[in-house]
Amino acid sequence: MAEHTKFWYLNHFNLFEGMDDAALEEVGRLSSMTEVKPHQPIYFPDEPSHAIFFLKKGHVKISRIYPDGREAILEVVGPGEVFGELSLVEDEAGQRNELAEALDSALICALKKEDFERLLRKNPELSLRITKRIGLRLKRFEERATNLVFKDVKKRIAGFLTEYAEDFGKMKGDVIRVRMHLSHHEIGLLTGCARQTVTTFLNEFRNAGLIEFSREGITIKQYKALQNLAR
Amino acid sequence: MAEHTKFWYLNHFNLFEGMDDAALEEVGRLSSMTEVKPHQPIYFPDEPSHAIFFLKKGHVKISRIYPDGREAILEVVGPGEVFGELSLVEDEAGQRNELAEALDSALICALKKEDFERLLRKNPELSLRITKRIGLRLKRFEERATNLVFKDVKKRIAGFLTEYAEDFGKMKGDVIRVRMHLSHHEIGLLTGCARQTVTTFLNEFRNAGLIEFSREGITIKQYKALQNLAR
DNA sequence: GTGTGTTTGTCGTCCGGGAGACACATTCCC
DNA sequence: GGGAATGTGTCTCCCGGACGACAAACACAC
Repeated sequence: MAEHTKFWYLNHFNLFEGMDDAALEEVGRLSSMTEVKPHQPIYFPDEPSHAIFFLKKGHVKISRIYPDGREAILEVVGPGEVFGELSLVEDEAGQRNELAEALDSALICALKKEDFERLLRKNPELSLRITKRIGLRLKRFEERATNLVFKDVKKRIAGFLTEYAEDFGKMKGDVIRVRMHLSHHEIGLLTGCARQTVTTFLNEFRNAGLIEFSREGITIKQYKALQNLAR
Repeated sequence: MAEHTKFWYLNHFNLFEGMDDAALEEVGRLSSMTEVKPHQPIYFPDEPSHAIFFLKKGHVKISRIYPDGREAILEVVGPGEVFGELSLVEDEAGQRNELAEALDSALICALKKEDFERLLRKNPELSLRITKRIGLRLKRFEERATNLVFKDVKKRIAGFLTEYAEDFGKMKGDVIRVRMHLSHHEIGLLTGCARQTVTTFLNEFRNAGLIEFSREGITIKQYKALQNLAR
């Protein structure tokens, strides 16, 4: 929880805050803004990765495609967040092995890898921020991996709901409302279970009075209770 | 594979190479060297994290302990690698939620978080290197998480063997020999399966002529074949 | 040596949840 | 509008692998 708010904070914190005007102007000059429609891919798995992206508006899902065609969703990125930063790590002709795709209408801002890297070298503060961001991401994935080992599907789905609400939801009185950009099938790809299982547990939660949902979104009625189910 | 050699390279590459003498001397002055005996913990889950570590010699396992006492091993760190870098990410009184424990006799070098952070600010090149390192780690965990979803236990164990050999093994003629610091139980904690299952599959691989093993270590006789089993 | 704890090998049992099948609801698009 | 594609709800069947039990092998102490 404290974890989360920090994550949220860091991610919504403007990465470039406190940089001097000249540098900021440089960022503006070097980056390009693009509008992306729902379901439109931003980059493909086999594409050489030479840019990192800032998401101004909308939501983007990052996933991996397996040789046999199966897909696993790594994460859903929301407004204010950076993605594709791993291009920094790839070698020259580095292939991403990830797919990024807009979930709704998104506004993204791309910055060439070399330009960004140059910026980092000149600006230690920015560099440190990026490092912390990637570190936070790493922590999340360590968590993901251990959850897959320790928790059964019910706990994982409950956990997904609370996290998603925390990241993208809005408090409305004493409930949290979240627009849901993912189908049950996709929630399965994200939590590591079958589509039918997602449906079943969501209905179980609904019947227990914990949540309410339609195709548009989910309302979390008993956040605490759901959170407890997730451990 | 290309992935791995790069990882290996980056990790054995001296982090401080190319830094000027004054800075290097500072690192030497600020860091403290400690000898750690087998099974001795280096840090505990609830300990506030204010240092990062460089492993000069030996092997260290990093794991998470769950409230109910179960353990999941996140990774095994070998000589030349950095660990605990996530202390950079924690907030002031940040608790690690990880446990680090020496697997054999290890020599570690600790650097206070604040000192290291100061070093990073002064040294963009070092900063970039740390970022790449954490990024590489992140990639590994994305891989881990997706593997847990996609692959069955047999594939995961085969994958563990090839990775472990790649990281810590030595070529001896046409086979690879690795000292094994982990019991079957621990391999289970690392690959997300029960101890008995590890035993069973290791024996299956042995019977198939792919590997040979004793308590001391494992000999990979058919690396390629094992690698194929892992996909 | 002999006892004590730990690791390994091999059973048999049982269950979470994957996957197919199919009806129904919804949204998209001509 | 109507037809197609896509998403949801529910059952049933079945398998991978967890887990307990127990014996054998080994490690370490005294």
